[in-house]
Amino acid sequence: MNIDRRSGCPINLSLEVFGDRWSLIILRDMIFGGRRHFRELLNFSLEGIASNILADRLKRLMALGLLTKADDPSHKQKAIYSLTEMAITLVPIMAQLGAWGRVWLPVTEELSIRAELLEKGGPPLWEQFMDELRHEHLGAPSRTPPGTPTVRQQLRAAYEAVVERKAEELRLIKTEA
Amino acid sequence: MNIDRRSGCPINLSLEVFGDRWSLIILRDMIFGGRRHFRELLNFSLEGIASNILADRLKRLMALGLLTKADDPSHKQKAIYSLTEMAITLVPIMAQLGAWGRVWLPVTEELSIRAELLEKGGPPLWEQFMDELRHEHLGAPSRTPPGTPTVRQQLRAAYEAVVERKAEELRLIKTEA
DNA sequence: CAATCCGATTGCATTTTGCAATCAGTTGCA
DNA sequence: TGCAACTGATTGCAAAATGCAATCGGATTG
Repeated sequence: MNIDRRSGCPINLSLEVFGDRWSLIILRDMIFGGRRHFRELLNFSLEGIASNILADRLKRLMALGLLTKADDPSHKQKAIYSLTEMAITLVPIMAQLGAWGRVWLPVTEELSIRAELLEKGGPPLWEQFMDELRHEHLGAPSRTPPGTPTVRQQLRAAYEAVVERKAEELRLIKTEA
Repeated sequence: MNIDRRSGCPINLSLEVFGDRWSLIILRDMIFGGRRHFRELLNFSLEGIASNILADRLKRLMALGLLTKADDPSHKQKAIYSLTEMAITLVPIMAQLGAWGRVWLPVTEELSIRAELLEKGGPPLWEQFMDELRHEHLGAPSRTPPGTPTVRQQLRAAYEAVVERKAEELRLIKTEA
């Protein structure tokens, strides 16, 4: 995962950022799953990332300017990862990727609820969601009127159940062994 | 490059299709550069793909349903590769990827002309371009009125000069050695 | 008939990945 | 106080993917 430049083409450079099997998965879990800690990303990843790869990618994404890291005041050893504006603006790409996958790939219905919501909401919904992310990760003022259901809430509801089930499975396997 | 499924999440499945360093580069050169032959992809790739990797990826993209291969009537040994509808609908993703890269990455101005055009044209332009691709690769009837400049022509003009320069460089290095 | 072009394939060194075990420091609870 | 559980990682090692150069047999061109 070296950061060399093969060419100055925008698509190529984008690929050099997340043209690997894990970077975008991590960003997906942070953006849509609300993960902020190492252990959350490790244990609640549907795809089961290895801890060394996760550590490496977090470091790399920080070097590239997509993430920042800060101490969690509640725990001296905890680190809290935040999305930068650079990462937040990946939302439209994620939405397109999800929409394409939903059409052409053997997606699980449960897991494509998020992609469906993003697709139906279109760019206005993406913008609202990005604002919410800016509020959570960059401390920007919230533009959502109080009482309004956030995009985040809508996105997570169904998904969390699946992820939780998966995490439970993994815990069982671990205790059996 | 095995085709296993880590999860049924649309974003994950999409990543398993082109979450590597080369698949999307090849598709980019076919979609925007009009490459149809092995040698074209090999010698006119800005990034310099190796022939074994190219062969492997073409095979893989065919297995995944993104490309088809046919004999070129003009030459018994030539194979002509075509985009499927599945690949053509990647245009919006490519456009988003290019737009994002243009904002956040150190793109070369020359090489970002394409991304800029796609961005300015927006979804209507993407649609027109996709129709042109369907015409060229799937034999669909052309919807573009005769005499109208195609998106393809606009996209290629500036880019080809850069690629040609690069190919010339490579030829020089080869003859020197 | 020789040089060149065609889509690949082979062999080999290097890099990346996946997996399990482990680390030292921190915290919660009895 | 003591100890288990949890924190973000790191290490060692085998397997897989990649990059590179050389090469293949057949087809075409001059």
